[in-house]
Amino acid sequence: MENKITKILLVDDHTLVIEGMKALLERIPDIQVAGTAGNAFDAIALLKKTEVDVAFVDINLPDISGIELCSKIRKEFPHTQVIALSTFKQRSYVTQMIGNGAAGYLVKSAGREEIETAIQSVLAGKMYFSTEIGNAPELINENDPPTLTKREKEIMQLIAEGKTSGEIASQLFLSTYTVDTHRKNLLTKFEVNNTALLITIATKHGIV
Amino acid sequence: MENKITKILLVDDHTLVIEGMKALLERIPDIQVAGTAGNAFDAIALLKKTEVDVAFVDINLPDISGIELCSKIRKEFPHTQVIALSTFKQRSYVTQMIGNGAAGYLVKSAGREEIETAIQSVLAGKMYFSTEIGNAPELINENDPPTLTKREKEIMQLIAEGKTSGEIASQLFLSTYTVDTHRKNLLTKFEVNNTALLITIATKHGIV
DNA sequence: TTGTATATACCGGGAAACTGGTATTTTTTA
DNA sequence: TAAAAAATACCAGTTTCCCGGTATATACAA
Repeated sequence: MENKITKILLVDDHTLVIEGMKALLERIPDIQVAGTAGNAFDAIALLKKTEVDVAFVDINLPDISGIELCSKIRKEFPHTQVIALSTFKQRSYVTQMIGNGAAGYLVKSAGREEIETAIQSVLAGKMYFSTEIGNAPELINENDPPTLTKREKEIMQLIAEGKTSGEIASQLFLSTYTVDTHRKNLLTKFEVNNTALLITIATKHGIV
Repeated sequence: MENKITKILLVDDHTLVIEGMKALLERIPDIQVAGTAGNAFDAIALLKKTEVDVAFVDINLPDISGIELCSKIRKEFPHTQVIALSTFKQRSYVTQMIGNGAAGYLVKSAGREEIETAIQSVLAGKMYFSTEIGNAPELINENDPPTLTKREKEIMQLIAEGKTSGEIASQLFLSTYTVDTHRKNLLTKFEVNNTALLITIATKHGIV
């Protein structure tokens, strides 16, 4: 194998995590942190300038979700492998990230050896996932989060903010009936029968 | 001032954060990481063995909360200064930590300079708090994530799973009235007026 | 251009949740 | 041990949500 230097991009809104990762990675030979970003927008900008081999992407980012960023990276910069970073151990996240082209998934409670193994794995074309995943008792359905329309996302957001159908209707200049229809469709799409579970699932998938 | 070495204890359940902090701190002169712990129990055990000058304590720990740990440390090891670590920027946390004897509060999005400043401040007998606190545009209410009782947590969990009051009552061998009372108290504690917002906040705080 | 998806709107009945009370027992803590 | 906190239970009135329908206009894609 060539002795090429592996370029890393770190995307996380917590500087501490960035700095920590950086300090850790710099100890590993043939690894270079090519850039860091605190949000998805900066990350994309950096990728346009620099060629990156592996991007560590936090799932919770301030602008768009890490899941969406992952999908964007895979489409626009297919050379770059993505490893998801998260504090959570939920399977649903993992499946979502795989669906969006991630090559690996690391929980933040992972040790340094794991990080090395992860990088080596994805560079070798293999997928890597934290061993810890799966032991956590998963409450909710393992299913794919359904694709929502613009309006549905909008209404979902307002429901999550505690607005009633009437309030949402006024805010969006709609009939309460229309809002209710959208709610009905949301419940159907998520295969649930009340708002509580709807929001639980939506938040776990980062929709709201 | 003497050239004494400052001994640090790191308490966080995320190994990544621990390793990161360690790597960062070791670059600073006269600083030594005397120990690390993934939970409050181990932290106390370590403190009994080693004398520690500054303890960085994550607010979210697996066994007891960092806030409680902080209070314990201040009582049992008054020499040790505590700096709270958190991902959240809520003021309520800060006030709680002060009330429990913390000398500083750092958000994890703090940079390395801030960490240095924080350590120097608390060693000099001053308090240090992240400047970022409070400015963050937080979507939903900035308020306290209230402390819940065992039963309340239990019921919150079941609500999040989409169970109705009646279903929860059967499952826990309670009267529906009782469950409704708990729901009422949950809504009051979180200062919201429907389940939707209740769950949004609870999930964002990792309660469910 | 002819479906398919999206967004809009309406109706009625029933279920669940929310509001504002009161009140007793048990457990925990000062 | 006395006071505070937590858990239990009840009631009635109101609002909101949920369910099963139907229906129309528009936009986008095969």
